[in-house]
Amino acid sequence: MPQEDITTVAHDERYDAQRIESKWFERWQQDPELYAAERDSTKQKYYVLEMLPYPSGALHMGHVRNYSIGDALARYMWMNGYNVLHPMGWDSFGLPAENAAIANNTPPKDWTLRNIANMKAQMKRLGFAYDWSREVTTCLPDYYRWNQWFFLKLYEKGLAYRKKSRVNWCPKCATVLANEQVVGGHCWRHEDTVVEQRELEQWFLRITQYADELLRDLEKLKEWPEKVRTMQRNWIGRSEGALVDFKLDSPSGSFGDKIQVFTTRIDTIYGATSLQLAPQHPLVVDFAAGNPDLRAKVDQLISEQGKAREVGDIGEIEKHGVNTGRYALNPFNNSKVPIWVANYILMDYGTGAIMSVPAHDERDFDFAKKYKIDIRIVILPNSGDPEETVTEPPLPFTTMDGMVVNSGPFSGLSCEEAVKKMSEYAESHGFGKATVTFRLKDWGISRQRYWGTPIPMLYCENDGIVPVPESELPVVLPENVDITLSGGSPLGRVSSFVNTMCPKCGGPARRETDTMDTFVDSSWYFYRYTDSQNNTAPFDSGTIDYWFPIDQYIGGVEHAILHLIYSRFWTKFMRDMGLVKNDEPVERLFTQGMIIKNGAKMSKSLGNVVSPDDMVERYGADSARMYTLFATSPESELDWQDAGIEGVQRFLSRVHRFVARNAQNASSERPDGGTARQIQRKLHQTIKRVSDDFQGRWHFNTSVAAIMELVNALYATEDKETSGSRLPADVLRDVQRNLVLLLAPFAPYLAHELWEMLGEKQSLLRAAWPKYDPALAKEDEIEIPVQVNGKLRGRFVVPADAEESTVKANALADENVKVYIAGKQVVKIVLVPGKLINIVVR
RNA sequence: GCGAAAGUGGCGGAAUUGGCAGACGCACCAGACUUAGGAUCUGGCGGGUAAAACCGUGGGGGUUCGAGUCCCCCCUUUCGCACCA
Repeated sequence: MPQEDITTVAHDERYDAQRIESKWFERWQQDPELYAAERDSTKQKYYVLEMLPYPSGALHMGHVRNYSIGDALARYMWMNGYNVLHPMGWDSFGLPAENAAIANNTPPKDWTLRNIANMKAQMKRLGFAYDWSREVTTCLPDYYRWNQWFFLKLYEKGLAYRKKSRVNWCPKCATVLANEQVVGGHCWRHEDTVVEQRELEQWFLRITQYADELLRDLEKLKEWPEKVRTMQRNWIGRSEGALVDFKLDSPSGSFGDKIQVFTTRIDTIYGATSLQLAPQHPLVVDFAAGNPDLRAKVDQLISEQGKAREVGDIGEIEKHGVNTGRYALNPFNNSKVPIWVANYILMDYGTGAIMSVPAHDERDFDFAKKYKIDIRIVILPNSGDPEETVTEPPLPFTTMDGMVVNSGPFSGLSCEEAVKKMSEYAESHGFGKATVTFRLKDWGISRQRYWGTPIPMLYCENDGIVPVPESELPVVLPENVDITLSGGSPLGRVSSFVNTMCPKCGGPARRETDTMDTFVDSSWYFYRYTDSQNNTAPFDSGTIDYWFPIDQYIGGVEHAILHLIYSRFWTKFMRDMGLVKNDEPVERLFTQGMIIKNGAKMSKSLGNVVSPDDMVERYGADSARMYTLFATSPESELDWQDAGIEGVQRFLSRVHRFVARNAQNASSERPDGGTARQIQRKLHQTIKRVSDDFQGRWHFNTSVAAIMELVNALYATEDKETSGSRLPADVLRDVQRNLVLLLAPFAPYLAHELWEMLGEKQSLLRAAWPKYDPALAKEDEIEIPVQVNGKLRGRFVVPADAEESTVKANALADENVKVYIAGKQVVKIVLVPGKLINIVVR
């Protein structure tokens, strides 16, 4: 039957992604080494890392995009002869496993390991070349025992401590959240849930000890996105100022006789006409103790603050306050100022108390106007001319570029001088000092949850808090635990876990039942990859010296603060322990854009979720991967369009067809030298464009576009009758080979298939990246456009190596022109390749 | 409100240093091959015109022989921060 003939012929040329991909998938399964190029520590190293996923059940397109970038880079670096480390793992502790456990009555461990198995299979199917021998799974004891080990070291160094404090509590998660996990007053996981404040005993890590260095070293991270550095800078929130004590008019019971305020503008202190306290301030609690009316008003302020957090994005709430009827003394001039409580004062910044200077602070100004509090001007604009001195500046006048007035002995100083002198004065008189405060708070890591690393601490009646001895690690998370989302940590109900013996006195002791924040796991996992089987240490320090810092880290910008600040802290702490030498974990950071569809985030409720499995099944892994790189540049948001991935698939099938058609019939019927030269030029221009993108801008969309142009040019060499290329055999062979190499980082399955089809014997993974030859890329002739008075009037076509020419362009014949270059009249024109010649008529 | 990034055809996006705006792809149109085409190949495709001219990179100014690109003002969008004293 003729139909059979057609299909037989078509079979070779038709791009059957499923057939090709399953063939190579099977081969790679059988030889895992094919996933990872040979390791050779004499070569220069390159550590490319993608953020490890939470095993939620299945990959989403964001993962595919992230890993497609990393995998392309890893393959490119391999082909360029580097010793590449490209690992993958699982951030596998966390609340969703507990929720799933409750919903499906499955132990969190089973659920998690099943998800890992599924997602790992998806990754393999997508053809990502990870070195699976280094896989890290954070929920397994051989990993989390080192969390515990680090915790003990932190505790030894005084960097882990326990204190009772007001903490953020998410009622949905039924656990504490770190400050970093509260977004606009809401839980980072539950955008609709308002975070509550609770008093709890918690374990904290003293990240603030590194606040200064974390800030300072941001300067070193030149290869990080500026956006991320700014976010971290703001988050750390360093501000220089002074602490000043105001004496209370009468000592207040438990609180003492003075109140400390923090200010960045001590130079304005003579203008302080009230003190403002946060509603939660202990002195307010004191004042309100015998004053139910005040208590009620203060409670009202607290609730207003809560609402402000709830509203979140609406902005500042209206300022309210209440006068306590008490007074304090300004230590500089002994003036008596009323003490107020105000809803715009935050307890968790500075001292929770401020001096209010209405004339020179916008917020204080608003407040003072509302409550008719005195406004006292102590700074004037610094005109430099005493005659022109303004005595009534527009209020509030907040600039630092001014002169201090009405301020006793400090009058006449510039603001800057006054800040310095007044701080010194306060310090020498014992009522204040210059200081630095940070917005960054210590990292609360206790979680009242089951599925996390047990905190290796014990509570003994005799010895108090006792660390679990190192030799007894890991403290293994018990299985078969009854999980509920209320009533405290599920571990607290496992008596065989809780009850133990004190290693100091041998008496009964209780284990800590809280587990660690999962951000602990991800703070150092990338070190573990270098030595993932080590069971005597978290890793070998010598191996770290070779691999670190990470050359390229790739992930979502949503981790700009949390994960990336904790990781930096962890590295600095390990450095101070002598475990690592690097100050920073990551040399270059890349944050890829989100994937959206129809203008919205993909979500089940919107029904616009694109599933990687579905895409692989319909178009193949190569098409799915390549589309995520081609649709837009990696840092931009990507609006998913199925028509776009179809286009990529069409392109891959064009590549396949061209190579399949021309792989065998190497002897061309009509060799054509000129076409060959053009194709070689195009090839080498393409090699340059793709290589440049890898080394610089990472605009893989333009890399792919360049390869498409090359393929279009190859199609133009085909004979219309026979569909065979008219290129000479050697050129055809060379260009096909290089085309496959260029394709390898983006579409590895097809590249392997075609590589084999071309009869190449060496593994594609070990093949060298095409070498760019500028001589071959160079144009023989160049066009130089000529412009007259800003209008394009003609062009010269000259040999590429020409240096001089004369004006002959026909378009210019009838112009009565003088010729200028760079503003000078010239007779002869010097040609600069790529530059336009300008002719000005004067 | 503060800070940052961005604004280019019907759409996603190119234009790395100021030098032919719209590469590449999608969609669309036409042709070829076909019993057929949701396959493939070839061509077209910013507006405008019979063809030119001319007009076009959010708006308005400016610098320059020349501006999507540099400078100033404004508008819009997105992101981050948001009473941090």
